[in-house]
Amino acid sequence: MKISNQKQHVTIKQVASHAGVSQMTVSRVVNKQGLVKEATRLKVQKAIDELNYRPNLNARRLASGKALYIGLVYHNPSPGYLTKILVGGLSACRENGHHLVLEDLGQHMPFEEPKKTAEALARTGLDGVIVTPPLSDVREFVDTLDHLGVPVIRIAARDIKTDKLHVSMDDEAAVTKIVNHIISHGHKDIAFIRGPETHPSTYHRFAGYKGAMTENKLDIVADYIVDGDFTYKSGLDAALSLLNLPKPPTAIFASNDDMAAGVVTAAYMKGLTVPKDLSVAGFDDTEIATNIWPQLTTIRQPISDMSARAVKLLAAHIHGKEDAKSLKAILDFELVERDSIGRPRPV
Amino acid sequence: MKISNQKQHVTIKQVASHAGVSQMTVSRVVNKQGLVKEATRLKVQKAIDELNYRPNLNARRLASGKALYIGLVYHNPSPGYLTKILVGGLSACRENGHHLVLEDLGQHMPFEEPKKTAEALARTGLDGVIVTPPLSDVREFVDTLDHLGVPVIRIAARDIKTDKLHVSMDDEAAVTKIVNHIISHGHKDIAFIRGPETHPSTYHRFAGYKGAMTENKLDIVADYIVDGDFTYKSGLDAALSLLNLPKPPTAIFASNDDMAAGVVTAAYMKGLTVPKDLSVAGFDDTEIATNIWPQLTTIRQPISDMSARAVKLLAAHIHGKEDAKSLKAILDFELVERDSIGRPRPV
DNA sequence: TTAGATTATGATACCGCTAACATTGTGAAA
DNA sequence: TTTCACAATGTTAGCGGTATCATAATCTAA
Repeated sequence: MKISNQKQHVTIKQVASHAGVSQMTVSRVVNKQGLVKEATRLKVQKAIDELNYRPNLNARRLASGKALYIGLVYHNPSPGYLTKILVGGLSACRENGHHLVLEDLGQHMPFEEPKKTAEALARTGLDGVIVTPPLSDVREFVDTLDHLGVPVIRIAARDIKTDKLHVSMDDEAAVTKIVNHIISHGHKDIAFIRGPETHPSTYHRFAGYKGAMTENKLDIVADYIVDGDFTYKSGLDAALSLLNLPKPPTAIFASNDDMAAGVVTAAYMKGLTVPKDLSVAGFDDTEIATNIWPQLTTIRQPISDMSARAVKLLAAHIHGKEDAKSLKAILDFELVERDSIGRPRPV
Repeated sequence: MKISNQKQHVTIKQVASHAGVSQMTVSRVVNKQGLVKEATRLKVQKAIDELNYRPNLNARRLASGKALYIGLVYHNPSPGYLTKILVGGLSACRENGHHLVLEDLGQHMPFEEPKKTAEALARTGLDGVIVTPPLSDVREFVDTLDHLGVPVIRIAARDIKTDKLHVSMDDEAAVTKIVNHIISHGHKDIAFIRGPETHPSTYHRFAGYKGAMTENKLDIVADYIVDGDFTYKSGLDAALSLLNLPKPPTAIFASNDDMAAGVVTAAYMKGLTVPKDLSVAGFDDTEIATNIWPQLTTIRQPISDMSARAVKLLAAHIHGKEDAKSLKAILDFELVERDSIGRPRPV
């Protein structure tokens, strides 16, 4: 019952002697560098498996001198979003031996004092910084970091300067897809609840809605476009105003799941059933999408993948390996069909 | 604009020569080991400040041989909870040079095959494991890990074996406090929505409720105790059944915030206003507590602190420094007063 | 004073791994 | 065959710290 692994269980040296090769050969196998004959590779792999060897990341990074301290900057994210960002960023960091340093700017005022905030951040001596929305579109914040020589990668920003590192998803295409999905159920009167002005995605998502409507030759009714701010409450209020219209919509797309959840509650309040009397769609596939009833049809963003990719891109850039093509990554989304969309009531 | 810090900015060696002492002396100063004359300490500190030296954690941990791989095991946590766990655990790991390895058991069946799951986990060769609820009360899972010689620390488990590592909060006292708070507003008919049977906290929270009621000489009405499963939907359903009672309660305490949010929606559906017609209280202070309207009065759990403490305790234990007294940590909670509790309507 | 204990500092050997270069093996062309 | 280019493997020297023990400085008590 005593703990034996004070030091590392198994080192590369043991694997090497077990397999009858040198440390370097083992290292090559572990790092998949090629340049190893298949036969020896198998022999080494066998030794690795038998001894249950796992490389010591500290040693690895110390030796290769590539251990990075990567800051992850966020500001009032929804917890579901942050969790996914963390999970992805963390695993990429672990894999590559970097350290993720969380920088919660919730207390600061990045919107009001972007420059000051950025300077304070730069002073912490991070090797690079990942900026999540909505900060990714606070221009002065990002630019200041840049001028101070801090490598920056942004996630899901709106204005994509092509010469800057960036990871995103095609919000516009995603919304087009889900609105088309709604239309395919026979809806024509489809309302749209926007996100907050400050948020980078708001613009793209709205464009996606307009695109789908136009494509299907449906009118874009001004009354059907209302503002929200990504909170449950704003979704509830927006939906209430929509449902009180002389001719209320038969389907409502909300720019995120929290607001969509508010829409569902508003429907209840008006005595309507979802999806029989009203169809609802959200965006993000956060936890609330499956926690409410009915479960929301929504768009799943590859959030974990985004942050993982951000770590890798940033690291590659810092180490000077950037290819022109890898400056930007655009990842795939997924339409998740659940129970909040049905056919409209026949009139 | 070129990145210069390919390698470490400043090393201990540079600080040493800058201060005119040996590396070891610098190391001692950095690690606050005492055994350094005040004069030299100041001299070294000055050099450290001037050069803006920050020790390289990889090197430090490699040398001291204390880098731990700590698994964080979770199973379908709410994202708000997981985020907080991660933030706390991560910062403690960084501080101490450990690695946090996320182990999502959502895909496995820890409840049905606890032993198998534990064995698979043990095979990964982690140095220690932090087990979060509800896994922390899957006895066979934890015990198997233990028998396999994997150091384990549990968070918020129900059955606290005193000889095992553990971090928790006093759920019972917390619920007693918030129910007392409700009572202090003049309520007598207070309902309680339980959590799922499998969840460790369920038992303690219910005990807290009973305690507060008894203490204030209020009846515990069987009809006022209903089951939930921590989801929004279950809270909504539970509240509906409560509000349809011949004599509905004037206040409802839900064992977590998600269910409390469902209660609020149920109130809307019945045409009631919170907190004018119905008072509601939640538990956890997750994001949803502030995202709905009105914002929930709830209990804030020190979740981040718990996971940070878990990392430290576990590390100390693995390194064999456990004091009897530090086997267990019980952290403080906080009553967060917001807008969901008011005085009951005069009859 | 001075031996002996005690405190402060230094020298050195690693920690486990990889970079860089050296060496050996192998097959195709001469 | 022999030669040469290239593939496969090995050797060596650190990466930036800390542990350990040696040494130097200082203090205490006789």
